[in-house]
Amino acid sequence: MASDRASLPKAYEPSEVESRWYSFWKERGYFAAQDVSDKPPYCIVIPPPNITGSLHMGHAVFVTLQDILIRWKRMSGYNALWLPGTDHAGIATQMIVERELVAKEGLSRHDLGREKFLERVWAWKAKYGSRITEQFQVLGASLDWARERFTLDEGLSRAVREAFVRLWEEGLIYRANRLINWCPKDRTALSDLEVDHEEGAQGELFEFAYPLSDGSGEIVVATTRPETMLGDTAVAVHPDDERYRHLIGKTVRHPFTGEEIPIVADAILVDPEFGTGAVKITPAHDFNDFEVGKRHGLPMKNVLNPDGTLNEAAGRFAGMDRFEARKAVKEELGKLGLARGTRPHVMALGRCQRCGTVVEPYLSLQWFVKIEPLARPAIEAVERGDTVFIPEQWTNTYMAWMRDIRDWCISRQLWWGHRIPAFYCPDGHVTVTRQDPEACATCGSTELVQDEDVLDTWFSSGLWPFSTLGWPDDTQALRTFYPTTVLETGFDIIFFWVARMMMMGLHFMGEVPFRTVYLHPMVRDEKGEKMSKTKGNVIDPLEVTEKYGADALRFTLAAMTAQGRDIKLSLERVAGYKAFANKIWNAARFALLHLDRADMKAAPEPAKWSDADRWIVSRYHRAVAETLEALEAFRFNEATSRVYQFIWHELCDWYIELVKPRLYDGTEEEKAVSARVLRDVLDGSLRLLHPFMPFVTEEIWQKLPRAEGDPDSIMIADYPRPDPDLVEDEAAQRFDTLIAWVQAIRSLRVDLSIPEGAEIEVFFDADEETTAWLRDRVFWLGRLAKVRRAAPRSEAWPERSPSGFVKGIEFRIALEGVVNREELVAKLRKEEEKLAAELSKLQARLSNERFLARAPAEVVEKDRALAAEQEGRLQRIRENISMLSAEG
RNA sequence: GGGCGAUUAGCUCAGUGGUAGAGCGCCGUCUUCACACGGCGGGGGUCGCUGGUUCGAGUCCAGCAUCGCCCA
Repeated sequence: MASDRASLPKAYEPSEVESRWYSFWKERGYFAAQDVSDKPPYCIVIPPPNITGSLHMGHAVFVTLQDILIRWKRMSGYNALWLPGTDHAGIATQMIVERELVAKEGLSRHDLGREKFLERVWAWKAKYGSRITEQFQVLGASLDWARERFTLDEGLSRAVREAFVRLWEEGLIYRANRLINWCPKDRTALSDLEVDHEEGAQGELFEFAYPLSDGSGEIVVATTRPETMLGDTAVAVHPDDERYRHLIGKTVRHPFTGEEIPIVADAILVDPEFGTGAVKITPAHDFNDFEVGKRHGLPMKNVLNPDGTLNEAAGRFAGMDRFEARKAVKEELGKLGLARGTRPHVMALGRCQRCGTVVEPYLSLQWFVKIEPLARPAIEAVERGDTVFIPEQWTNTYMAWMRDIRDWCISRQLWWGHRIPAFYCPDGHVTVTRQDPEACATCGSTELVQDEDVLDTWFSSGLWPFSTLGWPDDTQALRTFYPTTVLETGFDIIFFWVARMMMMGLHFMGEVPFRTVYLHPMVRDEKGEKMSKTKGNVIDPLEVTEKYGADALRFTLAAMTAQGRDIKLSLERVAGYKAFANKIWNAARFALLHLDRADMKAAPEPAKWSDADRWIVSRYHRAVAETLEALEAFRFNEATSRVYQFIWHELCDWYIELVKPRLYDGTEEEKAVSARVLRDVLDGSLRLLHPFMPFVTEEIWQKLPRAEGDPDSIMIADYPRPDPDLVEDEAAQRFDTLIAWVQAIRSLRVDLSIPEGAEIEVFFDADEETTAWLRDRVFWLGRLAKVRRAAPRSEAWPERSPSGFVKGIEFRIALEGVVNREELVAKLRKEEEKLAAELSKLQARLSNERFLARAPAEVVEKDRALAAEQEGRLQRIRENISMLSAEG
């Protein structure tokens, strides 16, 4: 009822409204996609957040962008599936539960044992694992919750096992003793990607001498890790280095073990310019040295324990932590008179991505995926354009990495994760099967032990786009939604995740996992710095939501998502978009005062529309067309700015003012027609805005009079479609001229210091047709610019009043008020100067024969017309200046 | 060392070879009954630098400077 509508609160309160609608949508099943449908499929799988996570701005960005796409497509008639889920996050989760265990019960995971510990992790997951998905709901995420998956649930575990077994059977998974990155704190292997390289770390280069075994001298080497000399099995020099050539083939004596170590020549590793030109070789603890060791058949001497202490091979240093040992080795070498000094050295330091511990290259038996056969099809698919990256420059990043990819270490020495389905008999035979085997496949032994390790979390994430849809079963969901339509994620996980899904998807499904990869920018604080807890510059999305509303946060993030740049989030922007929500709220409040007059049974004939009605309908269709164009191209910032511009500056600033006279003073029929147009445009605006601001649009939409066949929620209503004929409507374009007149008159009024309320007379130097048209619209000019009389120059022409111009037509205002002539003259002089400069540029161009000859005719014509107009204006401005400067 | 990106108004940023734009902030003015989370009007830019291509360059090309990211 109208009285209810009229009593809407004056200011929009997001917190009160937003809490209501999510459950309304969810309970009514509006988020659900259909496995079988006549509608075309549209599918996005969510980048599964870690169960340990809580909502941060990075999540807020992807939730916002993906929800915009999904809501838009759902409203546009697609069978839109947005599939939710979470990731078990091996190391992160295990660390959290371990830490809690120590803090609360003083127990380590080893005290509990594997089985009991895993029970604790599952209990933790049950308690906290859904926190983040609940937080997504605050943002309005229209995820199909019935399909929610978890990387360690039964179905996905089966998918992981199937994938592992198949790759093993195809010879693409193997087990080998190799140097890998090892985190001594987490005591697990890491993939190359899980190591962060700290640039410019301050270290020191320590030099020491190896005495030659024959006592004929010494050779000095340099190292940043002196403790590794305990594992040295050679010294390398460059074969062409005159200083050392005579030593090649000789041996040095290890000062602590007494072992004889060869001096080898290696042109690949050794740079004679660096350090002393002689390099100690530790094949078991350095990636480069490992290669040297292979080239020269050197022994691999491991001197480390998994926890980073030195093992018995280190002799008297055994049991020391690696950093203690570093000091001790230096001291001992000093005592032996072999130390040759230290100097500062800047180096890159590898740190564990999870815990920040300095990683060690460590020789151990691990599982690997042979990656080249998987990478090749993934490269070719992108070359063919089966999958497209947006923004496209990420294609290069992807390609560069894929072409230089190395085998992937997939085993982790953790408990929380998918256990490697490999079983060993006492003879060391390996059996890899889909079901736990009864007996060894090689010797039939029944004494089988399963591999202790689990798989890299990213192994299961790599299967995500199809494992979540039911693979390895041939499900209807898989047939309908694979390949998925869009993958939307952050560029920081192109390698970790996107590349691996490409490889796994192509390998197991024979088809790319997604058609488009849209990579969003990183969110930073307003100074452009990365948000981090230690810096204390983190902006919590939930706090922002509470204060400004989820709609405002979403709109801000979308508006700042421009291609190729970071998002610098500023709360001022969020406040600005909260004001926008308030603006449309108040436009609706106004509309609802009148909408009970709208005839909802039949839409009025366009012939009955007023000029203003026609104008706003045209502008609306243009806004729809341009918003759609932006969305199609993933230009979220353009889409938001187009919607914002239409609603605020066209609908609110102009149309609502234009429609008031009719709604207040029109005939009954006029009221009915314009009320209906207002309703329809508001309804369309809300639908256009809905994917960006789901809550406020639903709240308002529910209060609008319904049209025939409207559904129960805006989120399942039809998305607006543009009508090209209305976009180019001629009558609407003429109305633009009226708006230009209003603006010009208002501006001149201010220049002339005419008091706000004073009514004025305006005279036009226009042809008859234009004059007649303007006279017919004196009503509008009166309403919007306080014009009492609009008349042609022939009736009156105020001689001592300056001119204004609209589309080359001059007009003057009869001067009544007090005018500050000096100010006006100064202003006019400035304008004269600007105009003269522009004109002379134009004239120079127009007198350039090459311009006339080579530029397109329409450009030349446009410039000519412009020059003519500017000449006229300039002349009049000059007249005005002299007139105002004259006595009088 | 290799690669990618950025440099446009006070701030944050759009900009698709043809007269430089937005939001915020700033200045002036107005509480008339949708909205002061507001209306109306306004000021503000040698588009990082130097060359080149072009009738025409913020836009394309080369070099330089500064900042950032990725890889080694």
